[in-house]
Amino acid sequence: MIFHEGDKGDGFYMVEKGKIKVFKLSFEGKEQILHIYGPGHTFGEVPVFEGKNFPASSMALEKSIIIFLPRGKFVDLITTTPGLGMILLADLSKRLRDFTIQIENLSLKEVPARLAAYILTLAKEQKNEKQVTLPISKAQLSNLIGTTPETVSRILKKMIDASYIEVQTKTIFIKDNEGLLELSESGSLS
Amino acid sequence: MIFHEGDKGDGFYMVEKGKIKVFKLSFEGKEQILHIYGPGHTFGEVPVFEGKNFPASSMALEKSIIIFLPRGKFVDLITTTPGLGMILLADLSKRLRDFTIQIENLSLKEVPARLAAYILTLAKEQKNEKQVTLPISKAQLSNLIGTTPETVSRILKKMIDASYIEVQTKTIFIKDNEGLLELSESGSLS
DNA sequence: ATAAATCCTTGACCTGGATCAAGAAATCTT
DNA sequence: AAGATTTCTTGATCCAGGTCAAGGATTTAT
Repeated sequence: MIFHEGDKGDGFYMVEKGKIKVFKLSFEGKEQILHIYGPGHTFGEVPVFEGKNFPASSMALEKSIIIFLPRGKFVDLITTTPGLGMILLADLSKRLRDFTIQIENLSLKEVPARLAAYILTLAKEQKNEKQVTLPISKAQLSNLIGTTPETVSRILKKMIDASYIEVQTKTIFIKDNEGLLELSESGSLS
Repeated sequence: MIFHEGDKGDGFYMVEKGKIKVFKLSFEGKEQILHIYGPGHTFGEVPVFEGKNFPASSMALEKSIIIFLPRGKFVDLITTTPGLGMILLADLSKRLRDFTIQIENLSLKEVPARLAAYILTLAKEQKNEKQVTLPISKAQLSNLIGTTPETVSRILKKMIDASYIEVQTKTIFIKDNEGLLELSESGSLS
């Protein structure tokens, strides 16, 4: 565990090695993942700029090395290094855009569309439109796209039946890119 | 209509008078409202900082006056006015926090809890824990909390039956603050 | 004030996806 | 490599909330 929702944030973090998730838990214990970050990414800045506490919790998904950057000096740095401000504004803006997409997915798309979109995002990230490797467990994947492991299982099966993909443990072979794209935007699996 | 998702953003906006919404539409035409802004609020900054296009659309909810601030000079201003950067970073951070809450609501809470939370938010904004006035139509409200007008109607009725509230057109009388709070965090209406 | 238009409520019905339970696969341990 | 864990899949069941349709209330326009 790196920090808990509600903790006071007097600095922020950077992933040096490994993989971490930022997430929220419901009253009943259900989890929604907000971000997954790998090497080079910073996280936990919101309280630094806002002077309040963490709006979510963070935990390592595997053995990781995390660097902590204390608040004080950083604020000085921003006020004395004009260019830095724009970089940070662009970074936070990108996250706002990402959240916008996540809200769209959760509210306006059904689970098959979200799963298709996730697979296509991975393909883009991994620069391979024929085959992707799931970087996280299917249980974590279900928490990321806002559903359950059972539902992920069932929908992957339907995608296989419809010849969109083939699955081998953690590897997904994309057989119909076009079909997945359509599914991610509008479609449904019968 | 102020701008459409995908438009190039070469400046941002401020509400002078009236009320505007920022929203996404699904393929089927369902709407999810991301923000509602009133006088004094700025919106549409994301593309200015990120140099890309609008991730969502914006439309006035009533007769409004909107000020447009072009991009170019603003970027200069940030790089030459150190304090301004921190203010903007804090502002974007607050929005990230708000989105975090919205994702939590959509993914981890049921509709009665979201509606209860909305009523309590209004009470706080209007500084009156006895009575609130809905600033938007119930149809817009349903798009904001990610449901339909029918469901809003039904759940308001259940809240009335359970003596949490009373409703008179656009006015909601809060009769059981404590109960609403519990409902917004965990509860369900039988 | 009355008609027209819009918005809201209620009922009947249906479906996506959650939950519970049990077996199968993959992974970890020694 | 064999057992022990953990993770994933599949089936059966259930329900929150969406959709469609029709009537009622509010608001707007004349």
